[in-house]
Amino acid sequence: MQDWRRTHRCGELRANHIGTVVRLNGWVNSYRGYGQQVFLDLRDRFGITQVVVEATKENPALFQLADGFGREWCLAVEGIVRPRLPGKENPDLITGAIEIEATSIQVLNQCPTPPFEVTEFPGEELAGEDIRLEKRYLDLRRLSLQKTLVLRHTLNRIIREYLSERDFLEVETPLLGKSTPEGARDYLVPSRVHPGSWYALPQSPQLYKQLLMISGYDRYYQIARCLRDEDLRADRQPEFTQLDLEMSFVDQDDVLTMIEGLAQKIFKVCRGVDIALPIRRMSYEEAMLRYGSDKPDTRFGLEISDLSDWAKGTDFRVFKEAIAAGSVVRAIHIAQGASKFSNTDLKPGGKTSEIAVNAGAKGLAWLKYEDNKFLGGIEKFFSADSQAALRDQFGIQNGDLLLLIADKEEVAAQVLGTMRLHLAQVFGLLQGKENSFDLLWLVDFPSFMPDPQGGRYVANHHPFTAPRVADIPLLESDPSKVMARAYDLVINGYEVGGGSIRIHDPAVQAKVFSVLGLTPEQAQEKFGFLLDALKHGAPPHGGIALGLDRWAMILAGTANIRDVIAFPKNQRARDMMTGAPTPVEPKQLKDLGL
RNA sequence: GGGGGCGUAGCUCAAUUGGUUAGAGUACCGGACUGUCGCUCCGGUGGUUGCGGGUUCGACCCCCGUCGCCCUCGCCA
Repeated sequence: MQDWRRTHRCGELRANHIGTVVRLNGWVNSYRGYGQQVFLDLRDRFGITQVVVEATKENPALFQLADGFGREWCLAVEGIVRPRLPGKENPDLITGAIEIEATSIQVLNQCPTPPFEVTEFPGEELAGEDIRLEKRYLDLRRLSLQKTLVLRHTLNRIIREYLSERDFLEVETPLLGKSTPEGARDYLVPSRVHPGSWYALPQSPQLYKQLLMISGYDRYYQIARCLRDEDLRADRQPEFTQLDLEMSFVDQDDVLTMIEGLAQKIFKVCRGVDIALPIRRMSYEEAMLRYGSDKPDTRFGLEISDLSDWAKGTDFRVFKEAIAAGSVVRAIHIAQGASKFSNTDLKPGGKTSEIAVNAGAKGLAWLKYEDNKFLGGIEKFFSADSQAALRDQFGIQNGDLLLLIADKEEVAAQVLGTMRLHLAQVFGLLQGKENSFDLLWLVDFPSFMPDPQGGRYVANHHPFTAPRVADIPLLESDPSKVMARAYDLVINGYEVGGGSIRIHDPAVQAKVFSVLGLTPEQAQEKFGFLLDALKHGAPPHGGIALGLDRWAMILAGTANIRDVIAFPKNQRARDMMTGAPTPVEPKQLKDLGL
């Protein structure tokens, strides 16, 4: 073969190419040796084409060569396109009408037997993730991973198109920045030029985009890598990608509307799904009450109800004392759920009870309703009237189950939120919902939460989030009542975006820092450049960041973030392929003064 | 750091709950086959049961330790 370079791609040839001499480059997807004849499926990113090598007297070497091929060898094949024998066409291949009668083959590279199969078959278990991450270059040859990378490309393309059409500017911001100890743990980079000093890799471009607004760039966006040195989860990597955007002279609705249009386009193009606009909005308070979560999965019911008023009037001491101490009693009603849980499961130490306890509950109370009466041990504390009231409130039928929690409001909400997700799994409520997407804006967040570490308050979103204008006086009198102009986007129980209108008044910013327990000196030291910039004619502005990895997960239908990242880290933040992080040469450390 | 699950052939999994030679499918190797397309058929190689220790007449199985992977709580303004 004079020139091994391809004339066509492996997904390209059709019946109208019959008779043409072509060259294909690709990998051996499968190999079927057959006596005097070999069938090869040659694969590239664009498709698969069948190659036939026949033993002939004129060219015995070619057949001998092909006889030794293995899977995943990289080949250049020259040959003539010919029709398949009548009735032997393969409708599963886009090139299935034809095949290549090989006249010459060059081995571009051999491949040892792969440690796992690159070809996927329906219903077949994938190899373990360890080995696939270690040989990620082979794993990425799999069709489903190819598809998710293409999906991410499409996602990025839609975003750039949509935002460019609306006068957004894509601006890059530094990776080497200033450490700000609030928020997540920073990844630090030592400075060689300034021994003892460190850059921090960005947790997000938050401050830079605000500065860009102050500079007058009005609409900004960036598909930005963000880094946080925190423990990993199925939907969390130490480095991840955000669509970061910011707009000037806008209020909350302007940002939400802009993102709604983008979300609609993304779902249409990536999934062919029409999202109805506007996206539903729910207050943080309502989400915590009804779903026990700030990222509720609203694709199924099992909503939480507050029974505090009812519990107050019962003779059950556990409930009465809880209410008297300012706690709440809340419950989930599970229609026809009684038979699914044995009393042993529900009793202290039982499987279901333990889930509640692990989520923070002191204990799980429960009531089954069978043979027209409540059972469960605690029913004896409830009068006939109380029982009737309970029955009426939920419309309880025989076979139903109630799970009740008495605890501080936050604990009760969180425990029942966890139970709710557990119940959804037990009852398979999400089966068949793979193609349903529930989008939800969470709004009306409190600006501050009490600091569990004993300080005064911590910011719910971040310290630059603007309070509701009417609440500004409360910054001094009662910060816990201040509501933020912040919003989160939730899809199917995943937090996929969050943002806020920012503070553009340096006086308000100073007050917020004060609520957070920062002295003016500390605020000046950490964020002096921002406070200073705010004084220089800062426009009202706000924005949002979308977690694109999670968007890709939802669009790809996977629960594993590693499935949508080309080269992900494992749960201990190690790159299984390169081995990073690794020790470095002493000289490197010496140069850095370490 | 805490809780849970897992670790057996290259890969996916079994092994009658402590019983004698650790099996199957697949992959791989050899052989047969000119229309296959997850080819088929015949034969074969392949195991420190993650690692170390202990209990026992006997350990893949039980105990202790350790390593690794996954899920999760804490953490993620």
